[in-house]
Amino acid sequence: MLMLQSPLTRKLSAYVALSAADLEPLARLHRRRRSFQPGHELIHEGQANASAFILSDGWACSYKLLPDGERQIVDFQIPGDFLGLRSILFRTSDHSIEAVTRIEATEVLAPDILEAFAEAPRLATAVLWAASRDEAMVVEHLVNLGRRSAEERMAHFLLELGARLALVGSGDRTGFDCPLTQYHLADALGLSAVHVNRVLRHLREEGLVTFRNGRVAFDDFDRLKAVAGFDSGYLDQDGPLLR
Amino acid sequence: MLMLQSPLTRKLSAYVALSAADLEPLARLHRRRRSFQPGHELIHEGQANASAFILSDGWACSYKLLPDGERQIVDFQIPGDFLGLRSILFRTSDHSIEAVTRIEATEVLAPDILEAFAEAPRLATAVLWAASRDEAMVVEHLVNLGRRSAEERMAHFLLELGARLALVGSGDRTGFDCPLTQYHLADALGLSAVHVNRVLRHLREEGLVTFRNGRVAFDDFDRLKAVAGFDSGYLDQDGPLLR
DNA sequence: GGTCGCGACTGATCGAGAGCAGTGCGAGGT
DNA sequence: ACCTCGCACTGCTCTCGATCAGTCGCGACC
Repeated sequence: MLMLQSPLTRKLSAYVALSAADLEPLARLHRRRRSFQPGHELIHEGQANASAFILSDGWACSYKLLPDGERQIVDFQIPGDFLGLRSILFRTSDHSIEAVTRIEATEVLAPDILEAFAEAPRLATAVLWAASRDEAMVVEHLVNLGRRSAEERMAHFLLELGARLALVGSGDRTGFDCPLTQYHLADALGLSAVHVNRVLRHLREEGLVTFRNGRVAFDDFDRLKAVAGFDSGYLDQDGPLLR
Repeated sequence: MLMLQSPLTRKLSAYVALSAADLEPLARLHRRRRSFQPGHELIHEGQANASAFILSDGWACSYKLLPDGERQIVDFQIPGDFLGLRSILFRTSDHSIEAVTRIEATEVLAPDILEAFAEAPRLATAVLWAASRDEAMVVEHLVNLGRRSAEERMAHFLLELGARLALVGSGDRTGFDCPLTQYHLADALGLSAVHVNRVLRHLREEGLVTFRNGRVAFDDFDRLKAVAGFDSGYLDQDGPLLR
């Protein structure tokens, strides 16, 4: 069965063993393939009954805006990720999601997802279990913002992004292709764009990592990990816990 | 049925309609009532197969430690909260949890929970759905750390805590009882204890909020909300989405 | 070919919050 | 009665990162 090979079902089966019957409602979902330009806002904060999307190509980011216009990027999404789950779980969305690059995604309507969840509770359990893993990443990000210096934050952030991309086969310990601007980094790391630039320069001069022309190159992976205090344990996994 | 009235089942039924059959495995869980002294570490980062706890009285906090010994508190737990879910979902815990006050909690063993989840997938769905709401709080906290000044952070944090406590009936717009030390606030807000003290003094002098003798008093609730840019929308709820 | 706009990059200055080094005070222990 | 320990609180200095005010290079568009 083809479905079993998709990145999404592989992700879902990581923690919860899913039978064909559990996956069947997923296959029957009304889906609509769509593509969006960079900067397009797929979901905005406060929106009611927003659709969700399964990202098949390109990068997106979820963020929140503050009254004064500043924004905090909470997370980036890469191919295989599920966008906007929380906006389905809670009638209105507590965050916005926008396309970073041009993206290809499959739109799934909120009522359809809820119906599938009602029909196959094990599927719902699997989706939410996977969401908990994303929460672990958000928690890491929070620690990053609360307790690390600008340089440690940057190092940690780039390593984590690299580790996530390595899981889906687009990155290794030499580096990865990265479409983000320095403004994206600033909004994610709670820094000014100016300071992001200086930090990147310093990391480059130290021979740790080079961010240039859409590519992050780990010049000294091990020393970078030491600077960042990086430990990727929570990205490990080894077979479903719920059978 | 008594179970239906407990804070936990009320929380679980907020988003997913649960039948007696869904709740039955919960009732059959092997439980053990325990109490712990302030400062006791219930779960530590990296621990494998940790138990979970349902907090019935007192406050706890979840946190992560950095190599240099600093810590970042991710979240506080109040009566009715579930402790250590992520340590059950992923064999090993990515965070520590310790008692802030003396606490009363019911211990639930990991295999028992997984068994209950396997028997009643709708129960699992409900638990994880509730966990997603906690994630929304973590995201708010992240925005707090990334983009707000020390004063805004403090104001926002105290208001949010107040709103959560008001939901369980122990707090209103005049304030709430709060067993935290200024060190707890510092570790939660990514500030030094020294600066927490100054910020609290300033907020008091401005007539906004007074933190003293285990009590947070909102002296000017509306102005405080304005300072904090506070909006508690994501704490709202109105009937299960999954029936 | 000019210009418009975005993103990378830089220098100078300023300020929020850290770090250090204390004091004061109340609760518990002996 | 004294000591200790934890927490609240304060003044001083210094640093990290923000803010301001730019330049430069490049691709898109007329």
